[in-house]
Amino acid sequence: MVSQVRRFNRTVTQRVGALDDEFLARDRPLGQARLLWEIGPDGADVRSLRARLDLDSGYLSRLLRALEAAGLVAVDGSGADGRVRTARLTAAGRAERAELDRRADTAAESILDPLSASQRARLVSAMAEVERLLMASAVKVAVRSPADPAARACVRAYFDELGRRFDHGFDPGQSLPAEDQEMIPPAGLFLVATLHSEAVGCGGLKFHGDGPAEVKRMWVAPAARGLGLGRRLLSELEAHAAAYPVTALRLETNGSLAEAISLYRTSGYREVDAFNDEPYAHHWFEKTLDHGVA
Amino acid sequence: MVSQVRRFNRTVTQRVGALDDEFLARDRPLGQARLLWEIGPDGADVRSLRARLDLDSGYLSRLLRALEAAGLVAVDGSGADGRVRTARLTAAGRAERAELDRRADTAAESILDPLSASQRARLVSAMAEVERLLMASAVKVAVRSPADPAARACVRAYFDELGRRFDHGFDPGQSLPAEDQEMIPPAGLFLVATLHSEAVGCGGLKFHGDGPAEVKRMWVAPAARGLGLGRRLLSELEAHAAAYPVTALRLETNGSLAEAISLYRTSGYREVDAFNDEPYAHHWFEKTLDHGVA
DNA sequence: CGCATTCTCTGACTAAAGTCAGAGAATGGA
DNA sequence: TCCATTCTCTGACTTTAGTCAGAGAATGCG
Repeated sequence: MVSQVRRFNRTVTQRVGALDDEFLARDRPLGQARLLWEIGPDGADVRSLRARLDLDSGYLSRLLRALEAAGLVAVDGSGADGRVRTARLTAAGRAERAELDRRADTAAESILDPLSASQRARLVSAMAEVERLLMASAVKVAVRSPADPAARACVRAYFDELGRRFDHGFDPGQSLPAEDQEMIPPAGLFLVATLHSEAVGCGGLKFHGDGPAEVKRMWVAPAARGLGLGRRLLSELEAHAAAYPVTALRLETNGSLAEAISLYRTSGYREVDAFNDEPYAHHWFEKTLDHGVA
Repeated sequence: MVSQVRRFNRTVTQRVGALDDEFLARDRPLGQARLLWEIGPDGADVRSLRARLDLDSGYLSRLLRALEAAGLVAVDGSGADGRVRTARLTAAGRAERAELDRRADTAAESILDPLSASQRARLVSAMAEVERLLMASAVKVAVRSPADPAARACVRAYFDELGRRFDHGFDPGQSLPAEDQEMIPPAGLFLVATLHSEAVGCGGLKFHGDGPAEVKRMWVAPAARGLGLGRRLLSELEAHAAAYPVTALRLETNGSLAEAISLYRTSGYREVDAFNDEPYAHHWFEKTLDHGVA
């Protein structure tokens, strides 16, 4: 499998990467072209450009000066924060970017062009599959404090979604609580999944001595669904739990969360009688962990 | 479709390209690392390195000097041609290359690692599909003289293959001839397919006034089979024929060439009575061209 | 043999990419 | 209000990458 992946890497970076760069670079240095592209039609903060392109601040500043001198970009300090400056495309800059756009289209067409209709369809669908799975593989899962901004953002999004999906809304105050300190080791733990340093999912665990631990706050961002991330979070929670004297995991869920219920069933959880009085729950699940051999 | 391809290009060059370069570059410039890799365990002529990496001769020489200074490479002039020099890895160079190899493995593993077994299988198969189709799309087909070295190589390989596959061998002298001048415009034409400037297929056409033209020398290199290249060559021959006062294409083939026969049938050729006395032919096909609207 | 060509190399460049230190303005929290 | 921090910018570098011209040895062909 590794050798397959390596072959792919070689072939694709050669064919696609070279083509892409060649078309992106008109007569302008690649760095400038990339920046021009990244600024986009609505402009962008210098700060966010630096983060997105991962450039040295001095270098970025110089690239902006070059684009300014070419009359393609205007940088102004308008905004709430007086330190942050915003780069915007001028009319000439927009025209230039449109040209880059056309070139990227041409590059893509030059790949499709020699193929038959059925080959094109197969290529595009295989590309979509590769892209999705590469995205899935780029997701990082790490233990973080529930107080971490990314974790907070996840829980907030999770509650919002419950509010929209439950028949009569969702009020966190009515639900059984899971306090921060209950999901910080050794009392428990909290996992956050990120894609390009943006939070796209979470899941928590509350330990109860050597009794069953509770799975809480399992959530995956809509944009990241279909990547198997829910299953991955769940299995990483189980893997972490294995380091504790825990023999089983428990969780409860609402009847309107069909994907979640199906995830639990296919992950080895079996439905059990209610083990708590969570008012929003319709189903209770439990899975026995075996700490035995792999 | 174009936008799909562009998304793929972006995602893949980011994820794969960056990863690859980062791992390939240890502390050494990327150019040197690539060269070290390309020299390979058995050494390589400077001349072929220049062709493969498409480098300026001065630049390549300088890179070799740098690798020599680092004790990784030895360049010596041993060989039949006293002008050509050969670069070989020293023990240290081999060790360094092995390290690069390990790193490329690690890079590939880091892509597979976060995925489940079924996701990995899907990724690898989708990668193989993308790679194959990109290869198909990288094939260039062009009209060339039958006397062109690439064309000669194709015809030679074609005859060799017929010799191996026909029940009683193949002797070009016994077969109906197709002379060079018969496949040079306007008498006819000859197409050569190349992949990375290596010949991988061919096909010729002999015109007979406004009577049916003959398809000759249809061949695809074993390494390039399954890319739909035969069908592409055939349809490009038909497209070229459309510029001539030709109403039909004809061809004959041997019963042992099953793929070819199936290609002709599925490309709209129907079997007809023998229209010549080619001794090696078992089947004769004809397709009526319509010069009408697309 | 003579001569054009091929091959590799060095010297002398340029342009692009990227790094590092620090200055100056603005912000935010104690 | 003070002080650490953030953000952008300039100046002063280095390293890579790549180009171009031409020299010198070897080869191949007529």
